[in-house]
Amino acid sequence: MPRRNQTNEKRRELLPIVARAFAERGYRRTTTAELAERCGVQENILYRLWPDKKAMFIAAIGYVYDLSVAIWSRLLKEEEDEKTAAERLLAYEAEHLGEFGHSRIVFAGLSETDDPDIQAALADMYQRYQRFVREQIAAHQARRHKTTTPDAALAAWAVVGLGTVASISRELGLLSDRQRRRLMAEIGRLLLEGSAA
Amino acid sequence: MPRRNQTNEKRRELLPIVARAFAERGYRRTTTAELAERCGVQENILYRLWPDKKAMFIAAIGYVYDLSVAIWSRLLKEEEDEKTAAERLLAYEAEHLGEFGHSRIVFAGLSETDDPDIQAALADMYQRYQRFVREQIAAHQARRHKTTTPDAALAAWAVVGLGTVASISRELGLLSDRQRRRLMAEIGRLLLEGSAA
DNA sequence: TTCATCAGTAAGCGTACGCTTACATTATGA
DNA sequence: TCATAATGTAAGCGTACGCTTACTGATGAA
Repeated sequence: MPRRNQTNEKRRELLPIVARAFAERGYRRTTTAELAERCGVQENILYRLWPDKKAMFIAAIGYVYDLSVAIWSRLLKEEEDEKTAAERLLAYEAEHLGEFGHSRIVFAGLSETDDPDIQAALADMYQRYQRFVREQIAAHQARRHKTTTPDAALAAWAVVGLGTVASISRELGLLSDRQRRRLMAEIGRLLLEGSAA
Repeated sequence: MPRRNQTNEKRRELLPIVARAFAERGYRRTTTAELAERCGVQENILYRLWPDKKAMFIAAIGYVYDLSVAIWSRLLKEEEDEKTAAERLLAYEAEHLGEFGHSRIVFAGLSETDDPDIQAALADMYQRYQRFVREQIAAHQARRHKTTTPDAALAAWAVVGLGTVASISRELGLLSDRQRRRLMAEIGRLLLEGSAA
């Protein structure tokens, strides 16, 4: 009998490397040759793990989402009574925003949205992302029960937008780290509470 | 003597077509052959107008910015005493957001930010964009002089982020037109006023 | 040991792309 | 008119890319 199939293990091993390559160079400029070289394998090995380059990219989208959720979930488990989960999330993102290159992969994908598979993968990611944020905001508002807070769903989209513009500003060097943190903190608070600081 | 040089006129004539192509297909996937075909000329004619494909793209970035500013400026000149300029701007964007594909060009560019020329062009565009919005917000706040409004510079970045996420949601079909308008209206108001509706 | 299957290497195929070259035609001011 | 530079057409050059093929060596249950 033959040896046992290790395709899944290999996929898990190489996916972070693949994702980082796409994050650094975008979708089109990342060549399959470069992916193979970074992974330390020949190209056809990648093609045994995924049917084509597009599938590698879609897998990378899933990976960065899973990575974010894993980090956030760990963060939310650390009980801290002073701050709500939403506040801790915002504070964390203000500090570590875009550390992996999450948004670079998203931007790369957003240039390929006429491909239905890529569009679907991105849409799915955004839905989950927003839902996660919305739940934290709703929980925060319930705990603080202010009189007039923004609709949690809308506020969640706005927080996603806030993170996006913060990523862009980091990418383009538009704001200093300090200003970016202030942006996340003050506007984040406004979106959570429904009133300025 | 030779005929007179019409390079500038030709550039102005073709630039909207070039920009639309980049908006629809992204930077990498737009081939110079396709650009030429859409423009109804041969490729080398484009290369007489711009040194290379990258220059065509950077020109397209400038074009979509100029176009937005032209539209907004016209909008702001129409005097309307009920609403401030900032409110009209938000209302307009809620309705016509991304009509030309402004954000698609930006996303395409954001996948190419390791090229210093493209990065500089995008950074310049964002700076001007944010400054424009900030001025409108500051004017709005001065007119309404509420007690606690968000810092205009931060609010302007947040509005940029709000527009970005609204564009993304439109691109990916995440929100209905109605929901998207509500997002722009309610969160926009929150960012301007510093308090929920 | 056998042998079917998996893992890895090396090379290359077909195509598409950015950009250039070579050349013909046209318009214009001296 | 006519020299001259602008404008237009057609073809192709070199390279890079996505993906495949052909092959060799390793693995491990029967």
